[in-house]
Amino acid sequence: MFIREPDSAWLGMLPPKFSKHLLSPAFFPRPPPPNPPKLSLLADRCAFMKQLQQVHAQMVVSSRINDEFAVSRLLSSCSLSNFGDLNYALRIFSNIQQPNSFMWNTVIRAQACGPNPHKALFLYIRMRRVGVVPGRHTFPFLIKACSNFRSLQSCKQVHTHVLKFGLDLDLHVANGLVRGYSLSNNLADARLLFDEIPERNLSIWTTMISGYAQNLCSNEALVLFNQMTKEGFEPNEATLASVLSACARSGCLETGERIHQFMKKKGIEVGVILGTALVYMYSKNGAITRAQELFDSMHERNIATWNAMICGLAAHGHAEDALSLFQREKKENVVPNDVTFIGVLSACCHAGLLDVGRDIFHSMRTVYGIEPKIEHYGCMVDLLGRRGKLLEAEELIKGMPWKADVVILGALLAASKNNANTEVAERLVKQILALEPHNHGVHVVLSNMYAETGRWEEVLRLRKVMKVERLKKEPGWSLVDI
DNA sequence: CTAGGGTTAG
Repeated sequence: MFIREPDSAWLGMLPPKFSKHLLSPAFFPRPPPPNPPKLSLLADRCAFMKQLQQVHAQMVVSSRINDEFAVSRLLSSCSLSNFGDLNYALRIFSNIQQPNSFMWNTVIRAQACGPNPHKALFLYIRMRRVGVVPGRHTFPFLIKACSNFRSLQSCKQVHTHVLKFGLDLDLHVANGLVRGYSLSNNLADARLLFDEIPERNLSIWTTMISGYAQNLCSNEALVLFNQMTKEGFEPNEATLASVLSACARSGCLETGERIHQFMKKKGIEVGVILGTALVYMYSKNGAITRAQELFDSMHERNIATWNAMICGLAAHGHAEDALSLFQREKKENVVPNDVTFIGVLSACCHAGLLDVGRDIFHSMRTVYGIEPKIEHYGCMVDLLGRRGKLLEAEELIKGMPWKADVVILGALLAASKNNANTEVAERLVKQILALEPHNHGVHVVLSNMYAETGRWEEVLRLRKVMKVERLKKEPGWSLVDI
């Protein structure tokens, strides 16, 4: 029988390590059988939970379930892949006699990114009870868990453990801590930590910059970005997205444009996230045409992209455009979220579109199943107040599921001043003073309203109240002074 | 065999 020599085309189809053997005469007559896939690596190749369950079953049958490596792979596939099942992974985990630190880290990571991040902390406590020592792969996820439920206290507690195990200079751990502190509204501590890191990398710079940007400290974000480039770091996509957001909110169109140029020069691809950041930056800065062009040229858009465009249009008084974009969004089957409605309602507010706004506000709950937040109520109160519907606005506030805050009451107070309605204003002032007894501003507003209608005796009464309030703040005040 | 940073309101 004639056996054809392997030609280059045939060799090219095989992995390189086989081609070497095939050329040697000992292997020549028969190509080697393909390696049977290793059970332990099979878990990585699964694309469905069902397949993972089969692998699990095979492992039980062949008693590979005692193989630490194989179980680790199975565990991490079950808990971390996007088709995975956290509860299944936790069941596997609870059946492992003595999980090693890798396994603990894996389930902690899965819980931290899941719907109940606080459970990651419970896992950590159990891990410590059985005496497993946490490592530099444990803390980043533990801190992520804390920042996912915005708990400053647990951040601090985990921080003490980081110090105890001497991991505070590990860059991943330090990065996590900076992020954790800035997400739990503690920028000062985040910055303190950031400054103490002797050798910072790009990720840590980015974390700190985005911390400022997300907490609406745009100027600090831009200052830090300048400092970063001075120290010779080149920004990547994550950095640029945060910086663009800071440019958008602080009105730095020039810096934003420079960054756009930089992206073009470096050939950085404008994906959804950077595209959205750019649309927001241009639209917030009034360059509506450029924003619109960019928006239309994007290949992929998500809800944030639509929101950025709608809110930008609304902020610049293009109410009709914002509303028609909202209609287009519906036609393209993009599901709006709570931010979308803030944009749409504020557009109605700017244009004074009372009926449209009312309809949209009611449709939030009835059509989209989105429970209005206090910000949405705020838009509606603004809109009603602007059109002189003070009593309806008052009713709306009374019907809120939460107690009214000073912001929303203040907005209606301003509206009642514009409508010269002292009756409503008096009621509102009473409510605001119940919340903030030392709020002088409302006395001033009310007294000005009385003055406009010539009710001088009321003005004098309020001035007396204000004087008492002022004196109360001084040490050793007495009624004799009045 | 594991890890970090990103977009939308105010």
